[in-house]
Amino acid sequence: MCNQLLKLKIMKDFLTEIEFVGLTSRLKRLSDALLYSTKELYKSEGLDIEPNWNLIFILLQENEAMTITEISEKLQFSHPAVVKIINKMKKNGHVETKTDDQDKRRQILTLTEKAHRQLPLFEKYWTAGRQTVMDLLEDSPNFLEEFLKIEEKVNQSDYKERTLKNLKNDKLSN
Amino acid sequence: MCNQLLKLKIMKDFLTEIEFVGLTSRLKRLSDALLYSTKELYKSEGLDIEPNWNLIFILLQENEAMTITEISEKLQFSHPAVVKIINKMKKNGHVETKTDDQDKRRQILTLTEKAHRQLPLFEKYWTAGRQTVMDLLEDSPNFLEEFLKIEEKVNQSDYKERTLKNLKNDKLSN
DNA sequence: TATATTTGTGTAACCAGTTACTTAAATTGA
DNA sequence: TCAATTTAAGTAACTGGTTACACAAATATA
Repeated sequence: MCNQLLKLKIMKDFLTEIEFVGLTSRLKRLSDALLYSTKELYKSEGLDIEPNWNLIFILLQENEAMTITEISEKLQFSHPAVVKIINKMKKNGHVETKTDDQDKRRQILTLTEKAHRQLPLFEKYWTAGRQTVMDLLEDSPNFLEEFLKIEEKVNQSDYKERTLKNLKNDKLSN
Repeated sequence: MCNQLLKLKIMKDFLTEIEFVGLTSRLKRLSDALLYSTKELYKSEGLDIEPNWNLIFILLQENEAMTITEISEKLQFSHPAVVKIINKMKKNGHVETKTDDQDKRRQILTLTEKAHRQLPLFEKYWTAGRQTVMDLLEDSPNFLEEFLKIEEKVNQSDYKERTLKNLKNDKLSN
C-alpha cells in the first residue's frame, strides 16, 4: 500500500521539460486524449455516432447537399479520409448518396430522415462538448488566436521546408 | 488555366469558423501535418530515423539504461506504443536490449555503438527542427504556457467527464 | 509456505488519419 | 472531333497512436 502512494507522486512531464522539442508529440498526445475521451463518451451514453461526424452534420445542414471533394476541401482533410467517414455514416443510416445527373463522377451526399430525427439529441451532446472546450480554454485567452497563427505559418511553409532552410543557415554560419 | 487560378482562391478555414467545435480536429490536423512533414524530411535526406526517435535518444543519453515501462511513464505514452517504437529502433540497430538479472521481466534498453556514432549527424537535424518550432512560435508568446494549462486541465478531468457534467447542468437549468 | 495480487512486457485488433495508385467521367485544345 | 489532360471518387497499404487481453515473474499476504 505504501507502494501505491509512491506511484501517485507527480512526475514532471518530460515532453514539457524539453520545451520546443516536445511540442509536436504533445500536440498529438492532447489530440488523442480528446479523441479517445469523446469516443468513450458516446459509447458510454449509447450514442451511435463518432467524434468527427458533427462536422459533417453541420456542413450538410448548412448546405443541404455536398460532394466528397467539397467536404474534403472545407475540412482540409484528404479525400480518402472523407470517404471513410461518409462510408461509416452511410452504414449507420445517417447519410445517403446519389450520383449527380449532370456529372456522373460526383456523389451527392445528403442527411437521411433518421439523421434529421436524431439531430436534436446529438445537438445536446455537441453543445455540452463545446462548453467543455470553452472551459478548457478559459484560462488561455490567447490560445485560439495564437494557434491560428501557427497553423497559418505551417500552411505557408511546412516543417520540412523550414527545417531544411534552418539546416542550410546553420551550415553557412559555421 | 483560368480554372487553375480559381482553385487558388483562399478558402476560409471551416474548422476555424466554427470556433470551439473545430478545435479538436485542428489539433489533430496540425499534429499530423508536423508528423508527415518530419517523415518526409528524414526520407528526402536519406536519414534512417523516424519522428519520435529523438525522444528515446535523449532519454537513453540522459539515463544510459531504461526499461519500457520507465520510458512510457516519462513520455506518458501507453506501453505498447513504446514497445513498437523500440522494436523499430532495435531492427534499425540503434537500440539493444538485455533481460535484467535481478528481475527477469524487465528489458534493459541501451543505445548501440552505431547509435552513438550517428548521433552527431542526427543532432544537426534535431537542432534545425527545434529552431523550426521556435520560429513557428515566434508570434505566439503565450502559446506554450497556455497549452500547458489546457493539458493540465485535461489531466485533471478529461473531456468525457467534463462533458457529462455540462450535460447534467444543462438539464438542471432547463 | 502457498496462494493471491501486482507488475513488466508482448500481442492483437482497432482507429483516424495519411500517401500512392486506379478508374471512369468530364473538359480542354489541336 | 478525337486525343490528351484534369477531376471525382474509391481502394490499398501504411502510420503512430490506442485499448483489451495474455502470460510469466515478482511481491504481498494469509
